[in-house]
Amino acid sequence: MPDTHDCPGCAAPDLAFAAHDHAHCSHDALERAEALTAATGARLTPVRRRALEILLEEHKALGAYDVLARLAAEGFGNQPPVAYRALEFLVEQGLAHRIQRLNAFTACVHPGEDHAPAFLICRACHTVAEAEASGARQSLEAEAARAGFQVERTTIEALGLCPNCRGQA
Amino acid sequence: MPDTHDCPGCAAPDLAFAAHDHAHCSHDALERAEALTAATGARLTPVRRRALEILLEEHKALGAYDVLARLAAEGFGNQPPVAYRALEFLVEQGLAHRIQRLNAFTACVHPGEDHAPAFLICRACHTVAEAEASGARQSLEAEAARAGFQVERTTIEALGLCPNCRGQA
DNA sequence: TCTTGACCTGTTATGATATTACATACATAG
DNA sequence: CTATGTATGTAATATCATAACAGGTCAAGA
Ligand SMILES: [Zn+2]
Ligand SMILES: [Zn+2]
Ligand SMILES: [Zn+2]
Ligand SMILES: [Zn+2]
Repeated sequence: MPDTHDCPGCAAPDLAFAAHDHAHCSHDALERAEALTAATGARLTPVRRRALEILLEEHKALGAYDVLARLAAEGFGNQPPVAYRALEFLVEQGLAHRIQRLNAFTACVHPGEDHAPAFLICRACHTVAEAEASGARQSLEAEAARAGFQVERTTIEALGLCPNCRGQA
Repeated sequence: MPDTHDCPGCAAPDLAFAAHDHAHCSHDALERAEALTAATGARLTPVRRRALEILLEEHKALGAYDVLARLAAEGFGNQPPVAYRALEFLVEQGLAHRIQRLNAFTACVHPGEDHAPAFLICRACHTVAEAEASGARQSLEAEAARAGFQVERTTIEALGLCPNCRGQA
């Protein structure tokens, strides 16, 4: 691993909406994915790796069938399970997230960091930013606890306008 | 409106998981729905009203096709748009909510109260409770604001075990 | 070496969720 | 009563997701 990961591009918060070196951003995420899977013994096979690369191309969410079309065009299988299985693997490994509101998937920008993600979805440019939801998650858990409810998984998403698209309205 | 709405059954928080007079609970919600729609001029037609009654039967989320089957059995149309349109109306009027995680709909238990709902979804008994999400929502908006993102709609849902089902595990 | 078993990939088929487009009915304002 | 907007009904289609099974790869263990 040549990159010791101490570069300015990675430090910026809320990367997705800000101008940033996305080539670095995505390359870095891929490298971390390789390191992580190597460490846990999970197998980042060619389809899975390629699916992740596709998700990493942009800070958007892609539907399973979008990913499938891309994979099929590159010689992988062209039936839905091919995409769903690769995406399921990525989600399980914490390398991608499912965006419930869009029935779609987006690459994780903090792989391996054990974070509570919230997603900010721009309804104009469809950019999806991964924000920190630990505060919201704590509030939600506190409220759930009052009802005796034990939280296992949370979905925290916001739909609205990103800073770039706000300016144009 | 005979009911002046000052009864113990309604005051309890987190109704869905607690034992409560659900006949009252649902009857009350329906009455409020009528008052609200009358006040705004929205038309709570027979299909729409019936769809709401169906959602109110239990504190669960029903898929559009479940609602459709019920409606069709009672003489309403049996094509998907019949259900989707009625549900869309209810959601627009704040009489029902969509549960993104389940691709399903649940009746609002606080119609007309302008609240920020979070949903607690039991993975065992499939009960869906509507909790207060104002804290979580504020955290989320604060985080979004740091990124310059303007929140318009939020999805805040938790999947886990309700107090009743926890006891049995 | 051969076999076994775990896992991955691929395919067919089907199921589940949701929308578009168009036709008909029905209210109410003019 | 007639025009207009709104609501309902239907057919057709689009989109999202899974079940079930077949074949391939690879490494552990007989
Ligand atoms: Zn980037
Ligand atoms: Zn935008
Ligand atoms: Zn109730
Ligand atoms: Zn339960």
